[in-house]
Amino acid sequence: MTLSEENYLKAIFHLEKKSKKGVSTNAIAEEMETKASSVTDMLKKLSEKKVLQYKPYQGASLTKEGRDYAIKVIRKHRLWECFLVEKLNFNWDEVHVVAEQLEHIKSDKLIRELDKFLEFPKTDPHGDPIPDQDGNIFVVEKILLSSMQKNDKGICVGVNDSSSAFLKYLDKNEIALGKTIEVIGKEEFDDSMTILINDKKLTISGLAANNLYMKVC
Amino acid sequence: MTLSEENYLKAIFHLEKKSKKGVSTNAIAEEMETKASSVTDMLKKLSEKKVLQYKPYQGASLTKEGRDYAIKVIRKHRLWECFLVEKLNFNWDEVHVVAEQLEHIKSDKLIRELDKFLEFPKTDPHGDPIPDQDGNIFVVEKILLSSMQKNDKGICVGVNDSSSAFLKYLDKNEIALGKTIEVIGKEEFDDSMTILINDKKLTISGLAANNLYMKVC
DNA sequence: TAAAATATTTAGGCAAATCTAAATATTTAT
DNA sequence: ATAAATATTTAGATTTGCCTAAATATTTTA
Repeated sequence: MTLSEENYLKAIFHLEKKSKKGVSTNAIAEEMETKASSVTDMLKKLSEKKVLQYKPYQGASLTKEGRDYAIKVIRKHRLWECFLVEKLNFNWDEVHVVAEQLEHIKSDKLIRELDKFLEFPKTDPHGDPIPDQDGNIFVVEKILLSSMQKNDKGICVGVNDSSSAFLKYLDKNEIALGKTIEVIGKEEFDDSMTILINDKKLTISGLAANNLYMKVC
Repeated sequence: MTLSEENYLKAIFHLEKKSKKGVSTNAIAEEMETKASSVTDMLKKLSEKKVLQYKPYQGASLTKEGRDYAIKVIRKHRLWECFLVEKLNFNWDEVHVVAEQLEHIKSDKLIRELDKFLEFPKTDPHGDPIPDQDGNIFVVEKILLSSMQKNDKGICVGVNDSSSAFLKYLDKNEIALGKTIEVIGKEEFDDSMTILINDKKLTISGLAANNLYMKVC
């Protein structure tokens, strides 16, 4: 698989999770920041390679083979993200760009040993699960902070938006994975929430609350 | 720079060390395992990019810019080789293929932090020097084992041939970097040598002796 | 349900990096 | 120093992945 083909598989894998239906050409084009006609070309090629099913005008869906391949790329991406944060002092908002390159390195031994070296991490720095060697993805039950109610308590376990802007915002407000948050108030008007974190009161926007994953406790 | 361009720069850099003259099209083609006509095309492109000088029929030589770039790629290659051996349990005959991929990852912070993480190694697993951040390459004085005389003593500091076959041969005979070797005898007939290593006598071929670098002591 | 809007595909091109075959230049050897 | 051998370049194709513009299919809406 070429670098470009791997990126298509990854994009389609992520889109399939959202829609459950065949993934449309346009959706892929948007995700990959390319043109629909380019996507059509690639879908034909990938369907010849048996990694996805494609019927003109009906979108694409990964075969088992394609899904397994996509999961491997995602596993590599997330392991490298861990490596960068744990060992090389990267901040969680810096890892994505570099991991996008590293995820395409081909070596089974490399990724097996990297996993071992990192002591088999379960999630990446953004709280996303790392597929195991056999492609199993263990999804932790989590809900959006925005869906929690007054007096609910939980632990921050992930982000929905991994943009640098959002991650830096979290850093600035000392919100990090593993922290305990208690909902003190919810404003109907703009969905903003007042929470207790680090023994301090903090008010965050509805948008922020809608991008933070929590494990209820 | 594309992956292919980086590989050309690296190849030309290595060839320049050997010949000191402009590097010929054919020499590059052989090193890169490609055709001379492909090399010509690339030389034109690279000379437009100012990383090398090229006059038809007169070979190529790197500009300062091109040399600096090549050194950066080599620095990355050798640091990754260290990482693979030191941290991920790779054997020294397995690292090259993977490092060929890793050397093209683009991130200044990555390589700076990797260097720090490895505690600024001076040489890679084959004894080749790792260029520092500023592109300085500190060459250690070393000679071929084959050029040593009876009763000379030295420390093994590098290999000339990094092929898997040779490295495995060294492993099998417990010859490794850092080991002390004493020359006990030299056979005129076939240039084979008898050496003392690990408190044992060992006879090695002229070819093997011609691919082991030693520091005299 | 037919027109309008939207989505998708097809057709034709482009740039990068490679190749083969032919043309040309340089070097070697007689 | 000229012919033969070798090295290099040019010309013309090919593949991959992308593009634009035009054609066609599907969906929406009035």
